[in-house]
Amino acid sequence: MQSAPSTSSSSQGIRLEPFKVACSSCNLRELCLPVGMSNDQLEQLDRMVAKRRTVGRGDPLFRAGDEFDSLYAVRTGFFKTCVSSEDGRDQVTGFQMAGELLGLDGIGTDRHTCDAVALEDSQVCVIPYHQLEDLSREFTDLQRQFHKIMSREIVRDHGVMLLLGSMRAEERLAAFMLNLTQRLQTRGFSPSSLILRMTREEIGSYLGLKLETVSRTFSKFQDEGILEVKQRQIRVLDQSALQSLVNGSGC
Amino acid sequence: MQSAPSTSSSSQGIRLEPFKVACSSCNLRELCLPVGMSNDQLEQLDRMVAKRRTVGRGDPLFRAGDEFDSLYAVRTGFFKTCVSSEDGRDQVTGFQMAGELLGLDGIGTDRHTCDAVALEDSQVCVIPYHQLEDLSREFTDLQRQFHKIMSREIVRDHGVMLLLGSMRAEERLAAFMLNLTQRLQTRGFSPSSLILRMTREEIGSYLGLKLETVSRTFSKFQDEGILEVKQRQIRVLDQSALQSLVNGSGC
DNA sequence: GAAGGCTCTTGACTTGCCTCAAGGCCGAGC
DNA sequence: GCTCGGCCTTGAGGCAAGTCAAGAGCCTTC
Repeated sequence: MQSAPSTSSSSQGIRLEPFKVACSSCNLRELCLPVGMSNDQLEQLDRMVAKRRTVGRGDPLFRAGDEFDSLYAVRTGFFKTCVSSEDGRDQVTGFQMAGELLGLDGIGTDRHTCDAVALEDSQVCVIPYHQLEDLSREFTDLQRQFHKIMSREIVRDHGVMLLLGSMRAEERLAAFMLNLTQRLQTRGFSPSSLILRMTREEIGSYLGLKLETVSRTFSKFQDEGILEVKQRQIRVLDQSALQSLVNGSGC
Repeated sequence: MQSAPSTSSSSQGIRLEPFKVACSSCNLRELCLPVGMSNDQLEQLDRMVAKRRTVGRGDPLFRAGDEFDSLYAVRTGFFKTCVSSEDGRDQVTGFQMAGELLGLDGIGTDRHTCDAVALEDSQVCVIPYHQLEDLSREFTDLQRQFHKIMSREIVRDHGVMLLLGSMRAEERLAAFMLNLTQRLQTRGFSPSSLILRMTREEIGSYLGLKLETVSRTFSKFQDEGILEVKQRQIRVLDQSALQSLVNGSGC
């Protein structure tokens, strides 16, 4: 439980610094919870999302079994979520970047059911869940946006099931890389050059593969001129080849 | 689009027949959306959930791409949901039985993203989504229950990812059978004797296996005295063996 | 700047599941 | 009652990915 970082400006109306922490002036507001909200709704949201939390690389934001009382919106940094079975097997269920919500798993049982771990030094906005409930009874737009976010998470999970249930290793990794670059592009980064924040093992866990298979597949893509791979520094040379692998025309 | 079945009693207050369709007198209300709601809240819910729809075996309740405007609660029968990729691969993402909700995938984009198909003649309650939004702004309990249902769907999906990403065929089928029997037991059926509503191929799609592997694994469980398998008629002889397979102590 | 520890790569071998194929079971329809 | 078609079972052989192992790259830290 770290305290709010020094960059936290007042969330109660002062609007002077170049990068505010208030939702109303956050550069992620078109990706995050405030999508489609009016100015006075944003003010209310600002009051609710008053706390920030920094999480160091490798540290958990929350763990399975922890009591649930807040959702978290990633402001900066990068997270993974993973579930584990009783016997210690575990599975990365997602990677979250700026503007994405963490903690939805906790609503159902009032306890978190997965771990969320920072893969680099990160900062999140704390969204007290009961206040979100209250506010979304007042504001239709907030309610609607929140429901959309949950629904999209379900749809995303279905996509991962399709990947895990029916794709071969190359197709899985291609789909993964495309998804990553698309999300980075949405956030204003280059779609063709990126640095992986996760290990081969974490990618493998997410994709249902062993780390050696991930590594070999990266090497294969490099040999074929689809990617340039230098450890975690990746350059996408042939996006359409990735796309056609995912679409199955790769065989 | 079938019309409401003849069993549909008035949902506006008449309470005479042995099995009402109103939420307030539905025998599924402890499993379904109305969990934890008071009597006057139930009355409002009854007004909202005024329509039923019957879906014949093999027929779709909705298809990917269809416009989304309602959720559906399974009253009787059994459904599967499946997603498909552009190239025609498809993946069963779930099997739904009485009291479970269908259509949550559509909220995010106002279109359904998966197919829902009845595996036997079935009946669903139609829940107009905009009315549900309206009502859940009025009633905290409804709002909370709805959010819990969505969250649990996310958690369930994570469990399936764990299964698909890290379990072997036997473990997958064991987990599937345990899940099925537990849900049937919750609904008052025997946990040790059941009839499968889906083909081996559908089970395989859900579990990321080919139908032959599902069949072989059923046969193996039968040889080992864990199950008795006669086509779709299954008897669970050794539940704890299934449990220990899932927990990994099977090796 | 050397040591140590992750992380990643690559090779050789193994294996669990897939593929292909043949045949049996069972309900529907004539 | 027989035939047909969908579903299920079983066997044989192949292959994609896993396992095991060795070593290289890179970062941290003292």
